[in-house]
Amino acid sequence: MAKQAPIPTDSELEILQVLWQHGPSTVRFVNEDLNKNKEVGYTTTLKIMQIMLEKGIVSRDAANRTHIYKADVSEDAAQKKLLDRFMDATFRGSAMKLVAQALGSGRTSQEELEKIKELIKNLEGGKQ
Amino acid sequence: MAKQAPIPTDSELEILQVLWQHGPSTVRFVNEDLNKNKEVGYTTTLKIMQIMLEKGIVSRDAANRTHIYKADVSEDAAQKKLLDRFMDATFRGSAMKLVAQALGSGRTSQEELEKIKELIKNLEGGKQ
DNA sequence: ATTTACTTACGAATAGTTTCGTAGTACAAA
DNA sequence: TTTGTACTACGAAACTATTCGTAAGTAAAT
Repeated sequence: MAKQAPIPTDSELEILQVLWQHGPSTVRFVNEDLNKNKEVGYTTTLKIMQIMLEKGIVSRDAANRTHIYKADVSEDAAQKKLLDRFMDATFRGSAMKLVAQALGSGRTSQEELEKIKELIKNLEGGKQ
Repeated sequence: MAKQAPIPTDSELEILQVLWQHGPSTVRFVNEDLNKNKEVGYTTTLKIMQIMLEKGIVSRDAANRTHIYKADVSEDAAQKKLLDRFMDATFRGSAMKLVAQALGSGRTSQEELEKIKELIKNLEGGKQ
């Protein structure tokens, strides 16, 4: 049985976001995308992606000189893992409190609230 | 103007949870509470609480030999900060996606869903 | 008074993450 | 061919967080 991919660190998560958003990418591309937000050296990005490869978080196509990396964990699965850990550590496991804070910060639009209501309706439907 | 309390690390957050739940406490008490979940040495807990003191995350009453520590940041404020950072890093800032994952994990009870519906109703009321 | 237990303070070891410099190689341009 | 550019590999430094051992002081118990 294959070893379970570990939870990504902060830098690793930033890289995963790029791969999730844009699909399989070169180190160059990932690095340039990261640099839109903050300055990161090319070899820094490369190194972290190599570490992620060792950890089994990404895989790569090394057929050509310029390797193509892709995420080996799905966005949803990774987010769920991270969320569980975060919810336990920060909200002692209470989804209710977390949601309340998330919605209560005033940053949620009317439209988003509608979608969430829809979501709840579906959840309830599934249970009954 | 007083310097802003920094975001707590994981170990610091565990200690804050104890202080938030039980109010001002001794190192001994905090350490024993932590030990319900995992083994931590007494001086480890002490050290981290001393660091938190330096950082301004907690303050203490040192009138007696056994000091009493208390959280200097409110639970809500700290949770909000942590949540904002987490939401940005993990869900690219989308409250919607975060809430969907939180509710969709199947761990949310019918009762909690009701409370959340109530919460949304209040939010909508406030906006209109 | 001496011993025992408990407390704080603090230095240092350890471990993990992040960063980057340097070297070596491949490829393309001149 | 020579030069310049881009890429990978890798070691090591820098930083941060965590852990704990040890010393020193205080207070209570014998």
